[in-house]
Amino acid sequence: MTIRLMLVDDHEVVRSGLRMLLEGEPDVEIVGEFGLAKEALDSLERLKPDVIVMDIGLPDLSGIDATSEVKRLREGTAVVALTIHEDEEYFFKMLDAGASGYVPKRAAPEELLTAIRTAAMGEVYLYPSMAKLLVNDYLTQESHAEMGGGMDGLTDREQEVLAHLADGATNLEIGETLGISPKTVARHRENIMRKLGMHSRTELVKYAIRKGIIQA
Amino acid sequence: MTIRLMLVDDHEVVRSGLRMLLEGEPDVEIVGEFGLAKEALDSLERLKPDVIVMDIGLPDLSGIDATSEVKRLREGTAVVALTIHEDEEYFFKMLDAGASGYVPKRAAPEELLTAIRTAAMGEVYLYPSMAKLLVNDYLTQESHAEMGGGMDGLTDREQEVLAHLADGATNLEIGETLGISPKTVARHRENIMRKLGMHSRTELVKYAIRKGIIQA
DNA sequence: CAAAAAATCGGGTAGCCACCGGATTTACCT
DNA sequence: AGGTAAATCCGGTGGCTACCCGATTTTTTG
Repeated sequence: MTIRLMLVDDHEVVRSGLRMLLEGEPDVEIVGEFGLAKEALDSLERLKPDVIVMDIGLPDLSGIDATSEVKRLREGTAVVALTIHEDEEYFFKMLDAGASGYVPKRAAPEELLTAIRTAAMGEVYLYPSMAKLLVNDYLTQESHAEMGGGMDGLTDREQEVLAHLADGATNLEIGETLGISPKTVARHRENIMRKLGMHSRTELVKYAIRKGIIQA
Repeated sequence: MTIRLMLVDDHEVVRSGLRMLLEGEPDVEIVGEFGLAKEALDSLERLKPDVIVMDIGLPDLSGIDATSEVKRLREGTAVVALTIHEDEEYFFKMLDAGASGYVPKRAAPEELLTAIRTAAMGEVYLYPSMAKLLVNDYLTQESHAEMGGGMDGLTDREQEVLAHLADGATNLEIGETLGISPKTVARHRENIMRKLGMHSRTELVKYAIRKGIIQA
């Protein structure tokens, strides 16, 4: 199965370079080339690309916004960012937009090929310097840190109640969801608070987030 | 500059395979091979490796704990995980331990070489399926989402009230702290909730955490 | 099996919350 | 000077919270 590829970059030089690079590959077929994001988006349905190599600095629409649009219009289409930018900001924004790969233009041509093939398989290719940024972000985030384990003796039911509680539900709503009386929910909450030494919903929310029970 | 490499894997077959693979590379020098984590750790100071290729399933100490030890003893030493495990758990634990690379044993030999060279440069190499896990984690985390700047039009005073509010203080307590009437605090809270489209303290707490106003 | 823990339900109370109304002072911008 | 926005204060209401008491049934555990 050949990979249907679309190129989006406003520099003719870059596009022709990519064409040269990719034409020798039997598993890659270039189905379209565009210098403007809008033209590319308009041709999405017609060309049905598997992978799009996307520049970030485009004249009409940023590659970031264009990527968001691509993922909205054709979720299955993978986007690989090919750009001169190597700073956190653009990288994370492209990830948020849904990119499956991020390759600086200074990278070796083979890296881009790898990224394209990886993206086509539904995986993610990150250039090492970018991978480092993401790992650093992960480590500073550390909401993972030693969570899970000690739940300070909360029972299964209490944890369940706590999750809804911290999510913002009232006793009544939780009771309806779990099929129990709101009075029982209140009872569980009292036990939870006593066990954890807390005295308000606010504290419970923060506890639940720390423990990874709910997401902020 | 050649890369000083240490191999830690309890399978002799794996080690000899790696030796064969790496001996042809002029920029890589194998300075030590070990089947036990403790032996490797004991030789750290003596061999001063730049990069360690580390298995996870070791007889004496897990590769995860061993990696933590390596980073504690010689921070500059990069660790590349080479393992059969491709599940989230081990991957994230290795990242937490300080690994600079993660390569499944099923990967092509060149991938390991790339990972070693990448790690030696202080960057991070992640195998595509692993990169995907990390990106997914990043996206579900999304505490990054447009935070910082836009406070959705909250005034200084409102942000101040919000901070105490989300910290668990009652209207009365906040009023005393700020030297204003509890009724005024309630008023500010109402305005905050209206502006943010929220309806409970619980939601405010989560908002405040997302925005970095308070710490979970 | 018996004891302990968990899960369930109920009643009651004081106080706070969420939301409504209106109002004043200050400050800033045009 | 006039308007707009922020910050302050006040009164009231219904609902929910946080905490107290006690009780039954089911499950777990020794």
